[in-house]
Amino acid sequence: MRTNSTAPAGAASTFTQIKRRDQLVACAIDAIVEVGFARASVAEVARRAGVSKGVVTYHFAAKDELIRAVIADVLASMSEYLEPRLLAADPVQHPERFIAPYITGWIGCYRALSHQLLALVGIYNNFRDESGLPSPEFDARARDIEIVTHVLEHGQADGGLGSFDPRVIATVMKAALDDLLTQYAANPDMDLEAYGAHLVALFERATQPATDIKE
Amino acid sequence: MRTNSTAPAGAASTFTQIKRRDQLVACAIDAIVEVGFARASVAEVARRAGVSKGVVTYHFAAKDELIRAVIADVLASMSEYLEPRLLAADPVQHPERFIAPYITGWIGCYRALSHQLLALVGIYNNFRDESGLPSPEFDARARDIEIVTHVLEHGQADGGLGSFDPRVIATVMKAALDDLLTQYAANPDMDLEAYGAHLVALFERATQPATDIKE
Amino acid sequence: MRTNSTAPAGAASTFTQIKRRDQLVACAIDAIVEVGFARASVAEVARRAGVSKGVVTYHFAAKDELIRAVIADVLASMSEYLEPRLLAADPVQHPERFIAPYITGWIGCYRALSHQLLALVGIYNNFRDESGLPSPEFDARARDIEIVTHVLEHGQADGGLGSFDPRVIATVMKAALDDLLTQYAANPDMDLEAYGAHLVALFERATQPATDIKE
Amino acid sequence: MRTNSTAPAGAASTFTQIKRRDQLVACAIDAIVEVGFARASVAEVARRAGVSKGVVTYHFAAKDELIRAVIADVLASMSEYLEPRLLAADPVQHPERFIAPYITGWIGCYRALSHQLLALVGIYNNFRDESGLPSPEFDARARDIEIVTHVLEHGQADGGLGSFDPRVIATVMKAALDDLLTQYAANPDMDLEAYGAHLVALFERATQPATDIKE
DNA sequence: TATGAATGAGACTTCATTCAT
DNA sequence: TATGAATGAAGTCTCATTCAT
Repeated sequence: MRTNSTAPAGAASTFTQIKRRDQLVACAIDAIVEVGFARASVAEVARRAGVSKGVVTYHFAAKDELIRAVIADVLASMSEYLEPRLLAADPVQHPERFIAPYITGWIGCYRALSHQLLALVGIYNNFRDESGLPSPEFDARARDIEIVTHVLEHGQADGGLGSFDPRVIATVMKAALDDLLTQYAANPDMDLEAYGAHLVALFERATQPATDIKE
Repeated sequence: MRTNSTAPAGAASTFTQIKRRDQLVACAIDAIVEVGFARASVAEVARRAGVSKGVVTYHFAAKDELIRAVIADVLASMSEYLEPRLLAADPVQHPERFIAPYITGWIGCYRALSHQLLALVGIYNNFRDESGLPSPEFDARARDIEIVTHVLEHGQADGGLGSFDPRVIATVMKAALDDLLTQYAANPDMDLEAYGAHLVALFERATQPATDIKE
Repeated sequence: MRTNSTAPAGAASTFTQIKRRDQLVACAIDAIVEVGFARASVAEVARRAGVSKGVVTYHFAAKDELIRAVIADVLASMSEYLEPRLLAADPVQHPERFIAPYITGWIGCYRALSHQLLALVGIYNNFRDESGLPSPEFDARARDIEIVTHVLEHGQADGGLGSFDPRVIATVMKAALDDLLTQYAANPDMDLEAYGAHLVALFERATQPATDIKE
Repeated sequence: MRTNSTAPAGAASTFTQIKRRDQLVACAIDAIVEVGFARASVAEVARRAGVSKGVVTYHFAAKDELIRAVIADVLASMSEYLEPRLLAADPVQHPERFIAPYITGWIGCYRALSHQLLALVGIYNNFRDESGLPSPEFDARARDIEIVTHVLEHGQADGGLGSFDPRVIATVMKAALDDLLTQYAANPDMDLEAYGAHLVALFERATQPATDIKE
């Protein structure tokens, strides 16, 4: 769980305040996962936290803010988990070997953070501001695709990867991983790693250089 | 859910009734797409239809029924569009050539029915009956994956396709197509066909027989 | 089932009209007994009659009128059943022997008309006009008590009955019979006649002349 | 029926809460008595309390709970009034002298609690849970009859009372008292005590030992 | 900081009623 | 006569929000 900065009026983020905020965010995550976004009311969150509804209002001017705090929190947890692992794969030096660690990294992330990620999915599917569009916090997903696209482009430039549209591959990998999270949620006993291996095989085959038929 | 007495039963009877039902279903689709499932209230649907709330109740005993009518309506439109096209691809005789028409078929479907399909996605993500599970109407998606899996298996048995996990491929194709619908909704100007061609290339590469026959 | 006079606009009570009215009244009775007064809506009555709601409105300007027709109908059935039996007991000549036939008569009435009477009870408990008081149709109950009071008074004047307050006895007999109907409704297997015999014994003991201790 | 989280649970806690609950119960009683159960809506109760509808929901998770609170409240008042009076009559030692204090006790109860009791009657006649049966809270009435039946049986065993069906007597006494409450409600000026004296006479005559000892 | 209390908007539903055909 | 269609009021409930303490 990461702590978010936006403090209530006064901006004096005392330790207690941060703790309470984190607790409320955690309870909101639980509520969304367990009863669904629609029924994850402020009252439900407060009940799980063992405090009164007023406390939620006190720490988050409106419910929207609480939800946004959940998003930020989960995204931060995700980054914290993934970034070191993806950097360890050294995408700059070895972009052609990036697919496996990328998929494996995400799968590890799913295992480590499935609860939080499920809440994120719930929010993504339900939380709209007045415009009707998903919250801008979710641009992170697009940025992720963008980065992978660049890595794949480098891989192609280096000659380690074949000819394909990098953005499409990046997008489909992301879609496949998103879908995997949903599968995992529906069936927590599934063999994530085996499925991941198949995904790696799929995308490596799809991106390898044209088969050099040596004669 | 109660069934109202004088109200039309499951099967609509008069011409006017059918027309009104269809209108309400269409308005419900619009509402879901434009303001999101959560805000697509009965009142909102009625407002869009230019009638009173009671009219909705009159034609659909409960909101659930309206939503289920939307689902049925959209699924029917989908089948109507897709089935002949997929059968024309002759998956039984030529399972190894199925991927392209499958993806192309769906993309055509998106172009023809994007609005309705977006509503379906909205419902899929939000509509739960008491058990908390998605409505059984949505088993169609799972069945679709199942069928494609079988076709791919036949393709492998015939030797026309390579070695891979058919279910994973089928699942990822579906996920990629689902994702494409969302992309298309966000950006109606995108070049669906070009994207589709990339997808076909991706999945054909991923499923073709190993060709590195070294001699 | 008795037919009521108040015809719809025009006062031309054709045969068909009367038949339809009676049918609707019968269906209203069924509805009240089977689903309770609160849920015996116009729609429910129409459904049971196999006609549209409009028909009810056509024959009865408002729902109130339908209910009042039910009351009148049941009261008429009651009179039709009871009057000859009570007159046969010859209360004028033998007021001192009236209690047994009175109670027995009502119990027979319960057996013969339990369904209709239960509807009447349902209406009595629920149907208020704007003043909040029960409908004036129910004065019949008070009149019944009045009549029995007079018979008992005559019995006392004749010397056949002892000293007691006739109105109290008449009232309590009525209350006991009302209560019996409720018991009977809750438990249709009960032995009405045996219970009736106990009631007769009770009220005869309570009204017999002071024990003439003969010496 | 859902239990609300932050709302007071079954047992009220703060002083203010208890006061408000009591006020709402009192207003519900007034409403039921004055406009009938069917029209005693949550809105009506709130209006009488001078608060918003939401307040009722805040204190009672659902309307059912409010009604049940009324029942519990009135039954408690009844017991509080009656129990000491009936025990003072010493039914164990003198079952043969029980009828007078029983009837007198209830009549006193009517005078003291007529308003609340009328609400109870309204609820009894109208309030059904899903099964369609009266709420189990009303078993109290049956238990009351049962107890009186036993006392009368003891009275017979002791020889102080005559030969009759104790359950029928107990039931009719109860019915007569129920009916009296309704009379009293319709006519608050009636002489309850005089009526009670007649009832006592009635039931004592009906239960006294046969006295025609001919010598 | 936290709580209890209250508010009011809005959701779904039921239903009596009206009306053109 | 009868029907289908529509209306709108009223009811119950949920919930985010506000506010005094």
